[in-house]
Amino acid sequence: MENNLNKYSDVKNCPIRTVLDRFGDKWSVLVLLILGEVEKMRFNELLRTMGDISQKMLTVTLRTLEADDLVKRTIYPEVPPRVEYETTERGKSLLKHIHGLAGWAEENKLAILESRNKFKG
Amino acid sequence: MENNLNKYSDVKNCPIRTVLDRFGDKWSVLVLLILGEVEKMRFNELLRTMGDISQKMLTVTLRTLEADDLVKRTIYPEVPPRVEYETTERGKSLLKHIHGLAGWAEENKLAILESRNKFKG
DNA sequence: CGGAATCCCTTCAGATACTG
DNA sequence: CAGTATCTGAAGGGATTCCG
Repeated sequence: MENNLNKYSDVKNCPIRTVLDRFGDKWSVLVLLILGEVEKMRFNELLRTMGDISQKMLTVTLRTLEADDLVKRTIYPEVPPRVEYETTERGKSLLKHIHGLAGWAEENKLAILESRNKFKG
Repeated sequence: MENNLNKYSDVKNCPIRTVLDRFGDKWSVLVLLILGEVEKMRFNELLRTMGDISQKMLTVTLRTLEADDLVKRTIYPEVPPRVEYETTERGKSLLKHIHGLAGWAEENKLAILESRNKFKG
């Protein structure tokens, strides 16, 4: 029983610390969810869809997702330039689990906000 | 189709921003996973199991999880004091989805680290 | 034992200005 | 259009000390 816990104690190899921590930033999950609902989307479309993300953070977020091969970036050498983003197969496989989480978040949102308000610890 | 995206554009009501962002910190998911594998665990046990978390951050993390009613805290008025933590029903329902994510992270860890290394953007 | 309080450093993230 | 570069404030998180 204690053995199951070892993977979380092994700091250097823990999958949560090495993989999931990357999506624990402010924007990655949101970008993945949005790209999961469209075929492709351009940079400024994403910017407008999210509303409250800065240009810089969208760039950083997309580059990180691209590095992990969760999002694919395609540059069309036109004038003006056009760049489109879409999810990769790996990204789609991750999205299945994220949708589970997102659904849970929606279902439990009100109850959680209520608990949060009541809690005066 | 564009309608599906509205919930992500509605900054104030977006379930990702209001609920999931709380678990996007460095430790919450890990604490939940560990508590999900035992019945109860004491403060210092958690500290030792995780290995690289500070006392302060474990306290902060547990309080946040408690406020959202994902973890229950029980104080036994003994000397020396004993405090035990366990997952609530709501915490268990969240854990089902987190296990999906954790499994994905384990399965894809090596491939992702490889992608990350190859990426020189 | 299980914290709380303080200090301090690092990282995150926004604003602004500039570019191919 | 889709970025990059730089600056700066805010937040996250660690180390240390003290307490019931």
